[in-house]
Order: sequence, then C-alpha cells, then structure tokens
Amino acid sequence: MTIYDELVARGLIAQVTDEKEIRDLINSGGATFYIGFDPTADSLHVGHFMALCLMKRLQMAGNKPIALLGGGTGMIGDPSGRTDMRQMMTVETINHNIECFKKQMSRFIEFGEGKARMVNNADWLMDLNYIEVLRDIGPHFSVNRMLTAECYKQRMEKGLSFLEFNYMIMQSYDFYRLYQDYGCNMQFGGDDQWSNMLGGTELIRRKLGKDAYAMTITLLLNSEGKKMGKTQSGAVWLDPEKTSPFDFYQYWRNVADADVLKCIRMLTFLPLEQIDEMDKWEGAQLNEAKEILAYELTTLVHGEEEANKAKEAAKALFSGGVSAENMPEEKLSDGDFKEDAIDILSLLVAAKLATSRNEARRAVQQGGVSVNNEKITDEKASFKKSDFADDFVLKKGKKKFCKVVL
RNA sequence: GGGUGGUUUCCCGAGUGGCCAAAGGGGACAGACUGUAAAUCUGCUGCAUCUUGCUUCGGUGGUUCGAAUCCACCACCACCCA
Repeated sequence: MTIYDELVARGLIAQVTDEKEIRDLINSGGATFYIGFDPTADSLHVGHFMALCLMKRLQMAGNKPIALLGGGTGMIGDPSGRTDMRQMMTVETINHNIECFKKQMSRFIEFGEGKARMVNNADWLMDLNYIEVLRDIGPHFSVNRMLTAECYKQRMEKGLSFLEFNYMIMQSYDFYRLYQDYGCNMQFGGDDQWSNMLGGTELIRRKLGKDAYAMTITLLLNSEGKKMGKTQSGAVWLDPEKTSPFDFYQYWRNVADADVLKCIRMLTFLPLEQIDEMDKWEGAQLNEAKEILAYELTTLVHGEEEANKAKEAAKALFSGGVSAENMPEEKLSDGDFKEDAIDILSLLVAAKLATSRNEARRAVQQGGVSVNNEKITDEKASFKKSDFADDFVLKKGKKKFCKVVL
C-alpha cells in the first residue's frame, strides 16, 4: 500500500490542492514538506502529536520533513478557528515555549544532517522591513479575497484586528521562503490552516511562477463534533509534568464508543488490517479497543515503561483491587497535619482531588469519597498518621484517585 | 473623531434600588443504572470557623439606611457615520 493510500485509509487527509500531483510526489518520496508549530504553550498537545506522526510517516516514505517553529508568527497569533483575539505573548514566553517544543519534538522525530530539519521563522520574519514587505508581497494579496477566507469570516462578527489579519501573509511568506531556501514544495497543517496554506501556494505561483502544494490533516473531532484532546481543565499535554502518563492513559481509555476506532486509525501506527478487524467489535468488546488505544498512545508519547505502569494502575483500580503500585502519588507534608490529625476535607484538598473545602464537602455528602476503599460519609471524619502505614488510597468519584504518601 | 448599544458567577444568558450568591440553559462534579462508553434519572455547582459570616456582577469614585441595578469618570468590545 502506498503512503498516500494509507493516509487516506486512516482518514488523515482533509483537503488537498491537487490530489494527483501530491499522490505522486509523496509516494515517490519527492516531497520536501513543512509543518508549522506556533509556540502557543510550553508543551505540545495531541494536535501537534498528529502532525508529528504524519511527519514520521512521510519521512519513512522517503520524503524530507521540515519542522517550522513559529518564533515569528507566534508574535502575531493565528486567528484561525478562534472567536476572540489571542493574548499577546511576550518574547520571553515565546522563546521559552520554543525551547520546550524543541525538546519534545526531538523525542518523536530525528533531526540533523540528512534527517529532518528544524527551522524558526523568527530568523527571517523578525528582520523584515515593513515598506519592503508591503511593496514586495502586498500587491499579491487581495483584501477582498482574504476577507472571504473561512478563518477571517468567522471573525467578522466579533472583530478582527489588523495584527491578526496579517497572520495569513506571514504564513504565506514562510512557505515562499522555505520554497526558495530549501526547495520545500509542500505544506501540511491542521484543517483550520487551509486558507493560510493556500495563501502560500498562491504567493509562490505569483512570485515565482512555480507550483507548490498543500494538504490538511483532518481535525480529530469526537462524535459530538468537538475537538478531541481537550479536557475541562485544558488540553491533554504531551509533557508528563503537565499531564501525567496515567491521566494521559485514562483520557484515551475513556473515549466514547463512537470515537475509539477513529482514534486508533488516526493516531496509532497499528497495521490497517488489525484495525479493520477491531472495527467489527461491538458493545463491551470496545472496552478492549479503548485499552489498546490508550496503551498504544501512551507508549508512543511516554514510552513502554510508563504505558505499562499506567495500564497496571488502571487495572488494579478498576477491577476492584487496591493495589496502589503504580498509581499517581500525592505527598503529604507534616504541615498538613494538625495535632497529628487531618480531617477528610483538608485531605481531599491537599491531595488535589478538590479545589476547595466546599467542593470536598459536597463530594463527601454525596457519597463519592472513600479511603482505602471504605466509604466516608461523615464530613467531619478525621485521620491520624498512625491509622495508616506509609500510604493509602484516596478516591473521589469513580475515576479520580491518588495514592497519598505520608 | 461623532453617535448607538454593550461588559453579570466556567460558558450562554436573565436581572433596572431591598425578597440577589444572583432565574433559566449548557458544561463540570457526585449518586443510581452500566462496559472506566453512550443515553436516562437524581443531586449539586462563590469562599469559609457552613442553621451564621465573608467576597463577587469591566475599573474607580459617588448618591443611598441599602447598589449588579442610580450618577460621574475611565477601560475594553460591537455596530453605524467619518
């Protein structure tokens, strides 16, 4: 199976500028492609992960990847898919985020001579001269056209600043530069990047009279049409400090039935035949598929060891046992104890299972709290250090728990 | 620059002087049922020393016994005119 067909079969391709050309190009390994990553946070997330996987897949097929860090575009902020303006980031934040990105990326993709290339668009965007750019690039963009682009259209109601309006031009300029400097003839990106990417192919055509191509990756949406990889408290991060391997595992373990196969197809490297087989599964058997999804992804992102730990911890907990072997831990300090005792509400807060004593109280009142599998019903319950050995399992609700270490 | 409308708790959104920690919906959380799914039902949703107290309705100051509600100034946003 060719790489292009595999991408199609996995449902990864959303839009392409020229299907035949792109198919030939990437199947023959003739593409030098780039994917841009704006340093909007200090860790990559699942969306980035998909892009990195795509990079890897194409690289294995002989194509040359360029990872573009948006040190320059991050100064502007992409308005695509947003209903309000991004908060402007300071240069320090951007640089810090870029460093974080670099570190994480190197774990997935090999960079270096003859391998993948990593560049930062700050290197050329920051030194641009306003008037020169206007005269050089400006004439090739029609404001009328730009305003009809989907990414701006959404913003016509809420307001769009001139700063953000320029984002498309900067991204287009990136492509134009990469085309000239590295022979980059293709751009990949999230589906929300489509109009920005077309800006680049168009600019290359107008300025250089050459063809360049663009392809977007399907956004990973759940059955309700919402972006996946998001939780109430924010994104599911790849940084283990921000989202623990256990939580990461649990996120995928808990996806809805309707979404499991799609996720496996799009996010894992499992062979398509095996996935097609799983596609026949129904009902409770899907639980097994979720386990596979969670395990595969955790392995890819955090390594086999962490994946095993997460899997074991989850198994132990959900199959009734209290084996706290690999469970996420929360350490208590002596300061948490008053006169050698700690009440249940403080305990929940200290273990970060509740954000306030009120919240903790509610959980107890509603019967959602247990200590070492014993339900706590009295909100005034209190524990002494001597009531436990070195640690114990504190549980709030069905899925939130931690091993409290004394 | 001129005019108009707006800024409410996680989000949407009601509230135009006391009965407002603030309707309703969504989301989140907890319980029941289940397969660590979905759907459904119930509870719950500012903070705390919790039958009470404290802090909140863009910001600051004022009027008043009493302000999310009235006044002044400021900030931000949208629309119309330039």
